[in-house]
Amino acid sequence: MKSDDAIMALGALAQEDRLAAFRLLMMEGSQGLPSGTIAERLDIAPTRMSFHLATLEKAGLLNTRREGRHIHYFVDYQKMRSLLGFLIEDCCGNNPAVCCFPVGVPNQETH
Amino acid sequence: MKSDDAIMALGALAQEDRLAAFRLLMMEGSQGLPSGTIAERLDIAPTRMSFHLATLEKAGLLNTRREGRHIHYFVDYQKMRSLLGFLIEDCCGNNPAVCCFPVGVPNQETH
DNA sequence: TTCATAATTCGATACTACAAGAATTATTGT
DNA sequence: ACAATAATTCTTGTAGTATCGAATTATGAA
Repeated sequence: MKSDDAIMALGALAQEDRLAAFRLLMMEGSQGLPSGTIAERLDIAPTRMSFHLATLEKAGLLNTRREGRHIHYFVDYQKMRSLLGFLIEDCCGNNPAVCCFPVGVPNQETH
Repeated sequence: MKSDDAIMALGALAQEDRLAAFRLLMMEGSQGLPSGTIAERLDIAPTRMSFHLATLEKAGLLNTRREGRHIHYFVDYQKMRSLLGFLIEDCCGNNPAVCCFPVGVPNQETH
């Protein structure tokens, strides 16, 4: 993860509707949800939801998969791991006795 | 951590100079660094650095401690843990068999 | 008190992002 | 091909945020 990628991702998350949508998708796992369903659950206008999901996708945090007439949006967990890893990189000079993030980011195997 | 706090924190981090300053302070631990030193190391105008650090502080990510004529900025690690915890909350419906973030956030004891 | 250093605040200007609704594209079923 | 549904793109107006340099406040030392 480079600085520019992290800035894009953080900027994408720094908005009420997008943050809510992203957190919802985090809970849904790799199956994801279509734009319309997310808009309905969060009570956001469909046209706005499209825009916000596109922003998250351009930032690399989401991917899409078409299923029939629905487009499923789902979290790119690897990207998310990279982002968190970037933020806590070399935390406290890598001194495990002092640091609350000594491990990097967990569980590379599952996603 | 509430949504509004997370938005403030994410928005504060979504800027090149602020992200660089924050990552530098993450590495420094709880001693922190004064504004001038950070500005010098990152080659940022002092007036800009003040503005950016104030933004990070208002977002709750940094705290300050005056030492003589220097003001040391240092990471609020508890806030940072809350932020990351908020982002990965209930990830994958808390199914550890599938999820890459099954643990929440590590090491509450150190900071 | 007076000077030098550290840091912040305050203009003005430019840029980027947001919101709302109308119009457009894409896919499925008849 | 035609209608219906899902989703995106476009347009316009508005609001927030970044930048730069100058001026201001606060601290420590002579």
